[in-house]
Amino acid sequence: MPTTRRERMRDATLLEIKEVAREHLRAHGPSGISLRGIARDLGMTAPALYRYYASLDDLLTAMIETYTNEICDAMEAARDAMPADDLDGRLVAVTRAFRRWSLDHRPEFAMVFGAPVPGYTEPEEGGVHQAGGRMGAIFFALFFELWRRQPFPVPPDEEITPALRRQLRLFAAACCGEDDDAPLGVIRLFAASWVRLYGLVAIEVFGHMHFMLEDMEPLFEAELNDLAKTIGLEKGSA
Amino acid sequence: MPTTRRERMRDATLLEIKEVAREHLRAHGPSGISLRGIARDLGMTAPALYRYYASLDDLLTAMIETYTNEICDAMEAARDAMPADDLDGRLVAVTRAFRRWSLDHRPEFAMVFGAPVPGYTEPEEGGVHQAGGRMGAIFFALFFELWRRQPFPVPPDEEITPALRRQLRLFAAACCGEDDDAPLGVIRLFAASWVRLYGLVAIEVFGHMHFMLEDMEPLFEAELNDLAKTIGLEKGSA
DNA sequence: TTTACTCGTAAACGGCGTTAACTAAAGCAC
DNA sequence: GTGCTTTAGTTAACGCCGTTTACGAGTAAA
Repeated sequence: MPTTRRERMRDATLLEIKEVAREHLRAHGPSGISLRGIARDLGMTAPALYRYYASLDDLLTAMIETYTNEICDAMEAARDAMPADDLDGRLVAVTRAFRRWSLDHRPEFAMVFGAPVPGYTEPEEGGVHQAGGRMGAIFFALFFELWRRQPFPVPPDEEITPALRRQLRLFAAACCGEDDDAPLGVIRLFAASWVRLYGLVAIEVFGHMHFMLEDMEPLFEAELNDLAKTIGLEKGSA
Repeated sequence: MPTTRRERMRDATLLEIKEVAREHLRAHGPSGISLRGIARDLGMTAPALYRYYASLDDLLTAMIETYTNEICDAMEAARDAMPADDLDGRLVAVTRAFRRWSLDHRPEFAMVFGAPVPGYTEPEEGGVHQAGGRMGAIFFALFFELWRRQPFPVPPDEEITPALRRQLRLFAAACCGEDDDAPLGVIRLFAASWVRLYGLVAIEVFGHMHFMLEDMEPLFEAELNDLAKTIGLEKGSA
């Protein structure tokens, strides 16, 4: 047990800072997060926070990691609420959970999936990157297993551009390991599906579709249904 | 002619401010834009800028409007570079122009299409909203005319959820005027296409696809090809 | 020439991230 | 328990920031 008294205190403060920061995020947006403001709420002075986070950027990074893992938790919970053999239902549930969490946590979504605002810190190697991988894996695992059990039609390798083929193969090797019996078309379709899902949710959260639709839910469900059809599920809406 | 000497000077300064702001944007990101910094570069003091923009937010808003119109210009230029009767080629060109501009102007894209960072100023009624409408119109006009000339298969009205149907009808009325002979399926397909395109470009500009693809261009072209096929074009890549 | 207005200044307020020097307390070895 | 080390906090300061106020100088118009 590495839980000395001091370490427990420290971890508690570490967490408390992140929680207060989240309140500020929800109240005043990402740019409303300030060390001085957080310190004030905590009854401390700003420099004290540097004992816990090396900089404001560091805190923001930690927040992004937390939120990414939170989305994953929400998606896994939705997934596990469905029977293990109902892969169709699980995939739909995970997809809906992704949208629901994003709409219920717009500022957090903006931090995780929006433009990397600062002097873009750490593209690789961070916990953020790791958490991002976790989320992709949740989707991909379901997608891939679904194809394994009841293969749906995917574009044949010859129809995929060589340049794209090369990249898909790279991802396949890194993700599926050595058993590369899966055709690249599955991964090609997965990539397209993820992009489509991201676009749907991001455009809704950011409000960039207001010029034509007031409520995006019907379009989301329709698109989800469409996506479900292309991967062999007959019903995606019920 | 409203161009008195003073007004010409004023407009020049107005523009110069926006240009220096853009330099800062490209050099240090959206959060690197500061009135004091701009004033310094201009050989002025910060409060002087308030003669031209009511606040920093106002300047940012003006920048967003400018950039949106710039995208439109780029798209129209790409469109008009193709023969007027080659609607297929025009649509593909416009789509590619949208991506190209976005990649060549990442910080600008982030401002226009990213999360609305500040205390979200003016959702409606601004020049920003107007420019957004202009961009949507460029796409839609091409999309719609293409369908008119050589109708491609669209989902029948009965297959569209009533809730979605209602909204599409609203947009059709506002956009196509009274000649509502176009089936809602066309608009339904347009909405889906726009979301898909947005997702592709946003995910590339923001770098959120690095976990699986290093270069998004092949996927973009493949998806563009796919989109082209669904609206009746056989070749979208050449 | 006088009047009104525009463009710019300097000074100031409060807020920010961050650093440096310092203090008080907690943990720990003997 | 005494003495050393580490830790969590402080205050003071630096240099940024947006914004407001009051004021001066130059221009346009009466």
